[in-house]
Amino acid sequence: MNRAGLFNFWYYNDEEIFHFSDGKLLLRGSNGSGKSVTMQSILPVLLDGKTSPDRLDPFGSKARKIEDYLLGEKDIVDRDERTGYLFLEYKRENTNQYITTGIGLQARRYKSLNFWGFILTDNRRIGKDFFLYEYEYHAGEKQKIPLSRRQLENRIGDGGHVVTKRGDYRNLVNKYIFGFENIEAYDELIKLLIQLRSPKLSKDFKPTVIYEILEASLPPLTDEDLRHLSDTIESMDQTKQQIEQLERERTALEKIVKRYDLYNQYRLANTAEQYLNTKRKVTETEK
DNA sequence: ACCTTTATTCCGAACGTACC
DNA sequence: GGTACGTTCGGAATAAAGGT
Repeated sequence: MNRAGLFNFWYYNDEEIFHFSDGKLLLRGSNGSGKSVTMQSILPVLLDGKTSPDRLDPFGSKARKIEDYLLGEKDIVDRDERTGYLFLEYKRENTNQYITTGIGLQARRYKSLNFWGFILTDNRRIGKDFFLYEYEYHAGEKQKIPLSRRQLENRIGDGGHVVTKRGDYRNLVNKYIFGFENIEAYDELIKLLIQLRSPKLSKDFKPTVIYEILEASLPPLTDEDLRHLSDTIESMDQTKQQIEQLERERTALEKIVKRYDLYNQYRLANTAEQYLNTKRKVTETEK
């Protein structure tokens, strides 16, 4: 995770972008300053698009619906319609590859919530070369108007996807970010994240239960993965056998070389002796 | 101006919770 | 552990709105 952002959501009336450092984000502030709300609006909502109240709140209460974060609390009527965006940008380590996933939400008072999810896959980045709003001049003032779903779709074009169903959004995130073979494994991961963030963790979960959750959240190995592994092991076996064979051949060759050296030395000495003898005979004959 | 998209409504399914 | 209940979600159908 590289950046997370909120636009026109809750108390964020403008674009607010949080930069992660090395995949980590530290939020610091006094009680009630909004650390939890900011966090719970990003995770796990942006992983699977589910916005039900018990998913938002780490304590599992159903006090606030996602609409309340857009429109304000029930008794405070300050607006009747609001469109907001949440997004999360991922960066591939040591590259300049970016993928952004996000959701748009339109809330209207006494009406149901409209949801759409999107993903940017063509390396465009929100706040740099992609924007979730357009400018409108209102009484001489420049105002940021959040894009409607249709407008967002047109701006994304071929550089990504826009979906209207939460399930489709979840599938997109899994496909482009996590890559679990089946969606059930991805669901397990999110379930794990939610259970691990529960403040009642130590009270409600025995270690054996934690073990089961962790085990269930692991993606099962595919035949493809296993084939790579067995191929590698097989070739390792083959290479080892080749090395042993080569070593046997080398000791054999060394033996031959040793004998051949001796033989060559003998031949050399012999030839040298013959040469000397012949030379001596030549000298004697000349005398 | 046309055609596509969006909004609305309804209903069944699924999920989570409370209670026994 | 089972049941009842309430809430939310998703799909279908249709009317209305909006973009090209």
